[in-house]
Amino acid sequence: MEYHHREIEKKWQKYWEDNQVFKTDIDNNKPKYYVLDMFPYPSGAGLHVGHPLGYIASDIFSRYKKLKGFNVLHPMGFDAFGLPAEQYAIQTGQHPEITTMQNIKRYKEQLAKIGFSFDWTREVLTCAPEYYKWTQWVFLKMFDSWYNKQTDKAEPLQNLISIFEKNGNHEVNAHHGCKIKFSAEQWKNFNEKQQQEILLDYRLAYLSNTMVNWCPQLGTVLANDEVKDGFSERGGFPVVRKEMKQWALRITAYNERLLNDLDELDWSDSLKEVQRNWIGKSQGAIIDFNIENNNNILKVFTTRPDTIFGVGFMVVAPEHQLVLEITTKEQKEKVLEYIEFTKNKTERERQSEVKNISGVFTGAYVIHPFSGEKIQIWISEYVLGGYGTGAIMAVPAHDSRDYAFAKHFNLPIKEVVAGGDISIEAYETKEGTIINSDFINGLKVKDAISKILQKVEEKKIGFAQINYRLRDAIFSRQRYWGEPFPIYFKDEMPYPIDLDKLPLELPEVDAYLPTDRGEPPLARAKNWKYKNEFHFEASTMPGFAGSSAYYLRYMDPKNGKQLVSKEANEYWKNVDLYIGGAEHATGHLIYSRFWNKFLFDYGLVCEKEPFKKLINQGMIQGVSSFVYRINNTNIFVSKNKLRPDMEYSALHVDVSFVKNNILNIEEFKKWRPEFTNAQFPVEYLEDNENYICGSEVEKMSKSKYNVVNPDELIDKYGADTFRLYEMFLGPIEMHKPWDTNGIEGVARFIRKYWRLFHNETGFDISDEKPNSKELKILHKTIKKITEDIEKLSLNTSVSSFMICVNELTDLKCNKREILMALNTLLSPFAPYITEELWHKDGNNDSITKANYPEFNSNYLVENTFVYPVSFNGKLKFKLEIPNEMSEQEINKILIENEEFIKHLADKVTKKIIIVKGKIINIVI
RNA sequence: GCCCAGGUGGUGGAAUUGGUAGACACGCAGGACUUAAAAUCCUGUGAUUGCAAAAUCGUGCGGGUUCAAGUCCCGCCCCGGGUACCA
Repeated sequence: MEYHHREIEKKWQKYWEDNQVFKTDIDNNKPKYYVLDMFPYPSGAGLHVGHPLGYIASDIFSRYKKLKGFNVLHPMGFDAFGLPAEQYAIQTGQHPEITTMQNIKRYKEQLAKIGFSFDWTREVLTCAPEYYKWTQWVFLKMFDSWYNKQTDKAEPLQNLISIFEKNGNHEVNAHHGCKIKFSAEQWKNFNEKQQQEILLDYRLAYLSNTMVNWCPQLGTVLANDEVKDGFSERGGFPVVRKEMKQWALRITAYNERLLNDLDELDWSDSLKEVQRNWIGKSQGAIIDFNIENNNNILKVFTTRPDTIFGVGFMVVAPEHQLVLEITTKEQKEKVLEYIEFTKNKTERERQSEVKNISGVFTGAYVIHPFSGEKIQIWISEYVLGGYGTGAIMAVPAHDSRDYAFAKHFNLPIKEVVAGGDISIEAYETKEGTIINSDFINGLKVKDAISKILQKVEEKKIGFAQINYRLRDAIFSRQRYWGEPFPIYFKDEMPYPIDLDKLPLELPEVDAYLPTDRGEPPLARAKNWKYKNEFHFEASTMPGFAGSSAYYLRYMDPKNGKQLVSKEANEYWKNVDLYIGGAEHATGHLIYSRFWNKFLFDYGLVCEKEPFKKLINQGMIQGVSSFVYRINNTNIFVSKNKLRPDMEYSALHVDVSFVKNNILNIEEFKKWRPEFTNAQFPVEYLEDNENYICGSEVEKMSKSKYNVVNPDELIDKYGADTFRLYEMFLGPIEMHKPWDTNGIEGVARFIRKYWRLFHNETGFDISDEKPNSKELKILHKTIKKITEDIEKLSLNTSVSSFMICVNELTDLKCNKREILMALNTLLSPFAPYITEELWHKDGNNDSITKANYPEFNSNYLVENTFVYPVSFNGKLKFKLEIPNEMSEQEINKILIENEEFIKHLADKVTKKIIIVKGKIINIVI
């Protein structure tokens, strides 16, 4: 009897929906478990085979936990604001909401087929006003907060104002950007605007001047992504760096907590490492250098104060505020030219320029604080204005970038730490003895650092300083399709709108473009004013705004009064298992942690971290196919007939009509009008008259025609096969190219599984007691599957199921006790076929309500072990030995063994290594 | 450039974390069943040499540690992701 996936899958989809099988509520009698997938962005291309990889894994885990007796929260929703929909809106004039909703509908249809156990009653969309109300609400909360370093948490701004009124800001220990000191008296005498300006320097959501990629022709700010080599990707217009007032979130107030709390997370070490590097804590010192013939002081940040006697020159960022002032007349022209040269480069470009070393001498000098030497001041792109003090003391002997710079410009290289060979390269290691360094000679690096720190503090020319690479998060986007800021302006100062006016809805505009004056699209909105008087902020929030706290909203998605109720939050707490791409390592994952900590400070959430355990899924890449067309003709040449003298171009061809690299020529001709008359001369085909395409592994994308859509596969093979195959492809964390070829093997497994439960006429399983062989197969499988699921090694579980079914088929086992246990075990992986068999066996409820089969180790006990016997590490034969035997007994059996004597021949044993239960190795 | 991952048969991958390299599949070849096809089943399949028994080589490349290395250490090459406004 055949397995017909089409009817069976449709039937159970309907059953699950009609009976709300996946609906979840708070249940205090059961332990909770929260499984979350990273928020998908509903792209216009629909779901491709790469998307469900993580969802299938998390679904298997959710269903497994449910069988184990947990109350599992497994929601899904959409990160629905974003650039692609807006781009499409700009091109077509269609409101981005329309396309977004269409895309979401398509995604949901595709997801439904795969058989996920999502509780759709909890769905959230970031673009829905009832959702973004809470995004705006958190923003206002940040706007109304400051960071008190004393209590080490965010507090209401009102506390700070009370302190100002009492004592001014002299004793406030805050994370802030305020440059002035004032007394209580002065505070009271400031006018409202002055007070607001000061408060802005303390708020956790504040306005700041930042550099952006400005494209004058498009009248808008561009993402780095949209800029290619200094020109806009769209239109190819020049892009310049420009300073602009932008909202920012004071995430840097949390850098120490973001760093420390990583320790307790169950994330991969590499991911934690990425976050640590991103936060970039470095211990160092700020040291002042006097500038010759100038009253200014050049402050540098260095992590190696011990090398101060090795300073060869100073390097200042081209945008450093002192540059123009200190530059001498003779050098002015060159310096200005260089500033112009670096002005429009991105930071990334500037840092990557390692082969093309560039820089200019300013003509100015500093005086070395200890030796009194004159030292040249240079400017170079490799020093960034935004990090440290924007200036460094270059120690070429002990820093590779300084070394390369010194070599290039013939600047002095002075060794001050012994241990390397500075004629070849910089010696960066922090081990060695200090030399050529006056009063620190002979000290170890560590001691030299503290000695110098002590000296500079004595001389009042410096102090120890901890620096972080992490910067405050820029929170404005000059776009339409995002959350509006609940902010209006009065007298040029930002004010929050009243809380009862939330959400501030996105207004209609006549075009999704900036205004002629270069304001963001929202400035086009007609009559859009607060209290008919004050204009609103025209920027919108960035992508990460809506995705920073969505995991909380799933706990209580319909709550109109709170982001999340205390009851819901205290039950669901935080995410137990989070699955998503590693590309979010420094964006979303750090912002969410920050938002969560902010809410935690106010007691609005009960856990200080949002995601306890995290698994990064790898990307499924596409395999693109190419055809080769001789230039200026419509003649195509098969891959192996290409000759070096031919002038041809490789064109992407849709992978749907290429199989095993062989092109279906007829379908290709029908594909696009320009190929209708495509010619395939026999001499340019392979000898068997096939056309062979070239192939390459690339990112799966519409433009490369390499997108494999799950719908067709599910229609042909069924969702269970599709789910198993995605898991069977390999470890979830690894990147791999998609290849549909192997799916047959999994489809065969499903058919074979079905046959275990059926004879030619129908369902047929017996109540006969299983024998020890069958029990052993079952329990070996339960053990392996359980261990594999726990460590999310789902590819190996699929193999184990295959082995189990192969073995049971060989034994012709159709016993209920074995098969129905196996069926429950398989149900998280293949929910449809197992649900069908579960009901055929007479159960009336869903298999999701079944109990997970219990493992009994007694069935696996073995009395003997088969030892691999190797000579010098090379396997020669095997030897079965009872478990209870001692090493001496094993040794005795071994040396009397025929095979052993044969392999040893005339050689002498030097040593026999016996590792019990593992291996025997004979050294000869 | 910097940070993080990865590299094992023709292909996807496995290997209890230092202990039998290639499990499980795909593909391919041969065979059975069938009028035929599909489906199913059986056999073989890392490379080289050999009739065979077997031997040698073999986990990106070059070294090292060890009785034993895909796994640990040092150096290099290649590919992927991130690099702060794609999501």
